[in-house]
Amino acid sequence: MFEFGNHIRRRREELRQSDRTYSVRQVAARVGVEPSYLSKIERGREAPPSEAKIRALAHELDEDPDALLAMAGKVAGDLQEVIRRRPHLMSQLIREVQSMPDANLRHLVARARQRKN
Amino acid sequence: MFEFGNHIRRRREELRQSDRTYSVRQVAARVGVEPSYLSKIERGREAPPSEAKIRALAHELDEDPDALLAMAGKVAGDLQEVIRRRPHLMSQLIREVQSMPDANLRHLVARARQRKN
DNA sequence: TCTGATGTGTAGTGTATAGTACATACTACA
DNA sequence: TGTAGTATGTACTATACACTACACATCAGA
Repeated sequence: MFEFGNHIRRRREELRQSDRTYSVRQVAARVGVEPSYLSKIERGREAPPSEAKIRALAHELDEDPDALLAMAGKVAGDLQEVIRRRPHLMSQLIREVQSMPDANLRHLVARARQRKN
Repeated sequence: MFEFGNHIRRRREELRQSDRTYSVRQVAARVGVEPSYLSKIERGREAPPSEAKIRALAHELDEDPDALLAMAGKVAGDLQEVIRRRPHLMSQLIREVQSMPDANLRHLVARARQRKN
């Protein structure tokens, strides 16, 4: 599962084509970690960082924080909080949609959004 | 946040009324931890145990594992897995239902169950 | 050519997590 | 009154998490 690091590295180098400031050192500085740490993460020699750093990385690389967190094997703290507030209902809902195809799930999200349910 | 320990203690002592085997020692043995550890947890001197032990405790005390995990500030691993598989859709869904009243949420769960969506 | 930026290696740190092991003190009851 | 069972206190431990600090080799550009 070094998916995370690989992805970060590819994305950073992609951005670097048009902007030289996307070096390990400078991205690390902007995200707030040591360059060697980011380097190790990108090469999978170190586990993904904390949620806060992953969010900073997502912002820096213009990526979806939730997707990045997922690659890191994590779930956003605010989502966990929503589940913990109503554990029974939320657990039911999540287990229920588990096997639902994307299209149907999208439909359900839309319905929830419209407060029709 | 010593909600968890308090709850466990009350529930255990409740069961103890009709069954003497619900002592700290014996429950700890059945759940697979040291009695002193369970004692500390119940009095909030120690943080809640791992998900596995919480599940064993839920089974032992005949309670909802998801509710107990929530009290412990945790979210079941299988639910996290569901979210990580489709981070974008699942995050949307969860944030969408966040402010939905229980009744509507129950309705949404029912709909999901019937695969009508 | 040399200088500044770059990536990476090695070592170490503080804190949290998830407990065990054993000693001690109380308490019910035979 | 002794003893079996019960709860709790104290001390430890091992592993993971989330990093920092700094040295070093390389490499591109002025």
